[in-house]
Amino acid sequence: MTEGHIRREAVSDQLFALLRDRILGGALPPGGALTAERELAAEFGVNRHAVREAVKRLQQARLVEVSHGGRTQVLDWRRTAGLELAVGIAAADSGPTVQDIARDALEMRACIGADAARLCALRCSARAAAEIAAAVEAHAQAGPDLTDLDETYIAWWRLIVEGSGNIAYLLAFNSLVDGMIPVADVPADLGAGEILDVEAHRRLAGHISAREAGAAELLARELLARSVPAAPRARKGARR
Amino acid sequence: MTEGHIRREAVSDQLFALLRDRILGGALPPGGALTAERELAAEFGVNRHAVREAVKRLQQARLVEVSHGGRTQVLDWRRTAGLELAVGIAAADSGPTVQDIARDALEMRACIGADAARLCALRCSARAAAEIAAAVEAHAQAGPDLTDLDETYIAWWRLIVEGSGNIAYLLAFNSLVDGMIPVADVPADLGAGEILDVEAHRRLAGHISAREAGAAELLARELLARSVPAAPRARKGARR
DNA sequence: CGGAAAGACTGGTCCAACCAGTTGACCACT
DNA sequence: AGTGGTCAACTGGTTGGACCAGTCTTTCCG
Repeated sequence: MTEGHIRREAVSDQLFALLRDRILGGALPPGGALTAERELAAEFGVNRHAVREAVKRLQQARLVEVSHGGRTQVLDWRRTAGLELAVGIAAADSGPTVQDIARDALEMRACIGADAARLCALRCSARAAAEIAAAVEAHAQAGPDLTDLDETYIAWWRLIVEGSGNIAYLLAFNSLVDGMIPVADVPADLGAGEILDVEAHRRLAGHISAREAGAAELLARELLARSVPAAPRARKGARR
Repeated sequence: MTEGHIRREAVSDQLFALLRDRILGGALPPGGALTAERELAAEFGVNRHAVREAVKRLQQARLVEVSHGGRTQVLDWRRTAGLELAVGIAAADSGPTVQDIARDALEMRACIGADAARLCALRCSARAAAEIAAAVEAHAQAGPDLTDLDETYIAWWRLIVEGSGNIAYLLAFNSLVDGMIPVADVPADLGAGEILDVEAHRRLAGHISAREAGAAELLARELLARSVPAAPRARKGARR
């Protein structure tokens, strides 16, 4: 019973992850050609249809460019890949580390969150402001379990981002949340300095209700910046 | 010759776009079940593999959740979809308009761009700073063609975002660039107020070279804010 | 030497079948 | 009536092979 796996991952999903990591890790250099579908199918002993599904997903992630009749070309992910690939980059064994990506994500979170709080104070409805204030109390009464705390905290921020009325912020928020959650120990990292400061959350909700956009932005920025590590970054590979 | 289309879009791509728009447009409500693959294949007169490729992409975009044996469930894109879907949301006939999305994207661009300029001044190498300064001149000498101007301008900003050392910013930048370019008339919208102000670009490059992070951030924010429309937003559907 | 034709690739689509999970109805037993 | 198990009818997952539709390379003829 050394390997009694219950979880079964689809063949095309495994293949997608494998090829994605090869591209992000640099094993498949940009500008080069991806192995032909029939050849990949033979190499991994799977059907060509599974290969096609994986390649189609690579195409959607803008990691490759396929052309009917021609060869499938590997793109430079630094120029084409979208925000949703952050997790994959950390998984690849070359380039930035998980800590690097987590730090970058926290920086982006602070930047977007502060502006979202500002816009929320400017544009959200009175009902939305009341919901935000109520969510602070719900968060304050969340159980001692870190997972619960994390969940209520994310739900609270989601209300603010939704209240900002900016769909780009909302989508980026989604990308950050379910891109980082599985990677970093978010509750532990954020910890007491940010998540447990209920009083600051109350003040932020108050600024939003009072339409004090400037104050909301400053407080949000300060609150979110608490968790951004200030240490200088050390790259693994120092590529480029 | 009423419909002499030359463009041939792959069946799975058409199907993906169609289903995506149905979900984003609300025709397929969240929580409901997506039509079974075999049924979709029969309905559209295509092979089931084409349907599968489309559904697989919907899954990757976090618009649906598929489960082996069970039904494929439609998710709430407001809670799960990532930044790369902004273009699709604008394409859907319900909800936000293209102008709404463009405004949101410009707001996000200003937010990210300002912080990227700040971080670039703090962290980029001397060589990168020199490249940025050189790129300003390349942009200044770009042809009268708006497309060229746009291209050099984007290339210049890409250098700054890369110089910030924040991969999340870089990926978000990618998403914004090739998500908005095909939708909005970016060169026309940005216009003289921002793109043609070479002197401001020179000053920003100077701040970065001089490591004046605060000044770089302020100038970048002001520069990028010029193109953000200030008009209040009017929603089409006023959903929620 | 130039260019057109032929062949060998490439990805795109289809058909038909079967494997592998989930669901729910049905029936025997308690 | 309630409980439990069985089974048939779904669902998605995978396979094989065939063919269409483009691209690229080679070859051969003018």
